[in-house]
Amino acid sequence: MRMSKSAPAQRPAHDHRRCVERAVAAAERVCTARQFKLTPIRKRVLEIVWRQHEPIGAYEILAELAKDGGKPAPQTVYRALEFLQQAGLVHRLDTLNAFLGCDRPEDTHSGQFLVCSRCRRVAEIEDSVLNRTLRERARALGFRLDASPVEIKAICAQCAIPG
Amino acid sequence: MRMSKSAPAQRPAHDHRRCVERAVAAAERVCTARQFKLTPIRKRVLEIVWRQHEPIGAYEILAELAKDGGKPAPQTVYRALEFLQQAGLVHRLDTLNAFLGCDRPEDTHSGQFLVCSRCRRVAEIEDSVLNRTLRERARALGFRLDASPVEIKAICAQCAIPG
DNA sequence: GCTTTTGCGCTATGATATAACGTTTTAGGA
DNA sequence: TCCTAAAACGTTATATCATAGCGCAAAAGC
Repeated sequence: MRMSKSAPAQRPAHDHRRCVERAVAAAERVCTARQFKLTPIRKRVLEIVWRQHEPIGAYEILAELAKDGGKPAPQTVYRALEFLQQAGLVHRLDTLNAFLGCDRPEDTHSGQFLVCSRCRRVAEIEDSVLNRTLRERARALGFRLDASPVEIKAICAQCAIPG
Repeated sequence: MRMSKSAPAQRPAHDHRRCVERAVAAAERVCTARQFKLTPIRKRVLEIVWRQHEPIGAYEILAELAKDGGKPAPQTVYRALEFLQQAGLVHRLDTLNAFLGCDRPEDTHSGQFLVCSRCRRVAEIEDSVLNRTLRERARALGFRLDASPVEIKAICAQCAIPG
């Protein structure tokens, strides 16, 4: 029986300065409106998440934070991430044990993400019908959806190419 | 800002001897048919997973295995689980870092599971339309679904009751 | 200004998962 | 049957991800 393992992803870096700016601005709006406190650390973590603009692990964030000079502990990152999640500013992807900035923090949507099992690439499905169907099916079983994204493991086009 | 934490689940134990028997029989059929080797350890792990008949963590399985007398290492469990997953006999739920026996190992379906964020209760959605929709949406973005279950975080009826 | 809550630094530890290597078992061909 | 290669497994060590618990400081509410 064949038991192949997956390979890690490697993609070219990319300057997401604009994304960071936009995300931080949105975060400030959201936090002001809802009286959440976007402290310097939280803002910094959000920036790091968006600068990456790909799923990023807590300890990667920690490493980035450390470059600022301090000696932050995991707690620092996890606390900031907990806040950001609850404020709807970042999503946690359980599949990858990683975090991703939320595009539209203003509306409480629960997106669907395709996650490549091989390279960890992520794509978001934007489909209101799918969303509604999920909500209805959940409802029929007595469940109420929350804002967590639905993760769908799949193989992406690049990885599907034999090799 | 309110930041509430989730509470663990607690449900009455339940004798799943029948489920175990059925699951093991199915596993033996599948493995015979596809020439997979259902070794004693693998079978034992499958039994433990089914005896629980709820998502069970790798280290819980390890503890159960240890009761048999040996001193198994995590590897033992993870290797067995890897086999069982690839054989389609158990699912891994990333949301819970836990494993669950697959009801219908004979057909390669990718089920959808509702997972309660509060109590970890799990319910399976059986919906071919949903399944097809997911597959199509994935396809449109160049992704091909694999056999991994889709996990949908939600709040179950019991946990939704205020209190 | 006092109290309560919230945020955060810090140390430690828990929980989950894998690497690496050697030995044993199994399957299948010479 | 014996040999060989692959697969399964034991064992030790370590990597990775996440939380507990405590004390201090800053901020919010009275």
